[in-house]
Amino acid sequence: MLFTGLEMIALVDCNNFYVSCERLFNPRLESLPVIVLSNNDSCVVSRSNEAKTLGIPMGAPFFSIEKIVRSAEVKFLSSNYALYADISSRVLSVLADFGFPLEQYSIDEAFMDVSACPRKNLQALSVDFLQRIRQWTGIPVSVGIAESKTLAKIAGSIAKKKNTIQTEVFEDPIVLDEILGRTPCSDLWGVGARFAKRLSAKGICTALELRDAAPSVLRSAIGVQAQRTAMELAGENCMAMEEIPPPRKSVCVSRSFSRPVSEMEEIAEALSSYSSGASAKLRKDGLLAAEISIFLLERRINGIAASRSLSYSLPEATNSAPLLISAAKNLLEKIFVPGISYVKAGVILLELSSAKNRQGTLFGDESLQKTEKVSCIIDSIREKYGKYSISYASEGFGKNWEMRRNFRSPSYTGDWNSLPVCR
DNA sequence: TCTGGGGTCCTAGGACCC
DNA sequence: TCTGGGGTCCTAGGACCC
Repeated sequence: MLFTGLEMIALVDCNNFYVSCERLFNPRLESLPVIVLSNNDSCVVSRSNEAKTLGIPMGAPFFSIEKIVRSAEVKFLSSNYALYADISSRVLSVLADFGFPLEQYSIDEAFMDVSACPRKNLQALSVDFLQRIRQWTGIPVSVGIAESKTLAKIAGSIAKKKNTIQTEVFEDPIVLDEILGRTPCSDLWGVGARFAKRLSAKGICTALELRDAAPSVLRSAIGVQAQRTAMELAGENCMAMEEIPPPRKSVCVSRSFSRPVSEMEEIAEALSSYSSGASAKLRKDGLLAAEISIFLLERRINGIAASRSLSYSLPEATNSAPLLISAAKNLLEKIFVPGISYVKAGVILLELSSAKNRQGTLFGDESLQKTEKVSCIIDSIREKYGKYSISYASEGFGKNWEMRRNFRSPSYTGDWNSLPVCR
């Protein structure tokens, strides 16, 4: 057997990604406290370092930090996902150029298998990643390199705290033990608040204690996930690189309303709009759905939000917008209760299969294929003339339930009309 | 008063079968 | 009235991620 040596995994993580994207096209935001808000301008989803220093927590509802925002003149923006997705793909293509097996993990993070790089060159490689991305895209990143994804995540978070070049390569086992000894379990990738609590009940508080705990105890007391994390901490890679993303199993489009909604007609408009959007995702990925599910979320009472949902198995798998819209509306009529205020609704498409090898039914419906074609034509009109150039009537016209995005920056790179202008 | 959106995986328990 | 053991599949809910 050929001995290939230990694997080495790099994590490249964009710093304060959404804020960094905004700063690319609005340099006046540089060195100011800046935050980006989630949909409906509700929660903080990205913070500049200056905003972090002010003590603005990740995920904080906007109203809870309004005082700080006002007194420190924090700049706030609605999220502009079209822009972030575009910048993300640029960062990814720079990384792909390096030629290592690459897995995009999220919009702002990627793993790379850098085992092929000689150990002594890893430090220089990590600096190359960082500098080339900065130079070619303008986005600041931090880089962590270690023997597993979980360790690379820790290395990345250490890199991020550095003032100079933000890279960290785990090489020396003694140093690593020391680092794991001061890393609380709750900081680990894959360990949330609940698991951390259960671990601490077993006397396991640090990453070092988790790594050295008995596997059988971990498995029975917490679960397979904890055991896997412990192995990863020991340098054993048990989370395979996924260069080709596995086929998705569901498609979901859901939104909170700008205000509580209690009229069925308005919810029907929203669900039509979400169904249309979800079906467009299917077509983009060449998929069909055989099941549709809708859900409605009621307003919170004493912190608890009741929800109702219903699903329906379609007679034939499809990505036809009109058909999915009418299915969603039928479901709505069955679960809608008058007199209740709803704050959010959503459509989930399930039982997905490839459109290429579709399974026809004995009495296949020709009109189904026709409406699928119409949907494709509408996609291309939207592609050419913009997202709002054409809609289904059932989506409504006023759309005054639609979420707030009052502070959104222009699309910049996604639309010819909003390209920045030089003067 | 006001708390995002889109995913995946794991587990326990119930239904069902022979 | 007495009522096994072992297996699969499905589903809902929980937990996690960014």
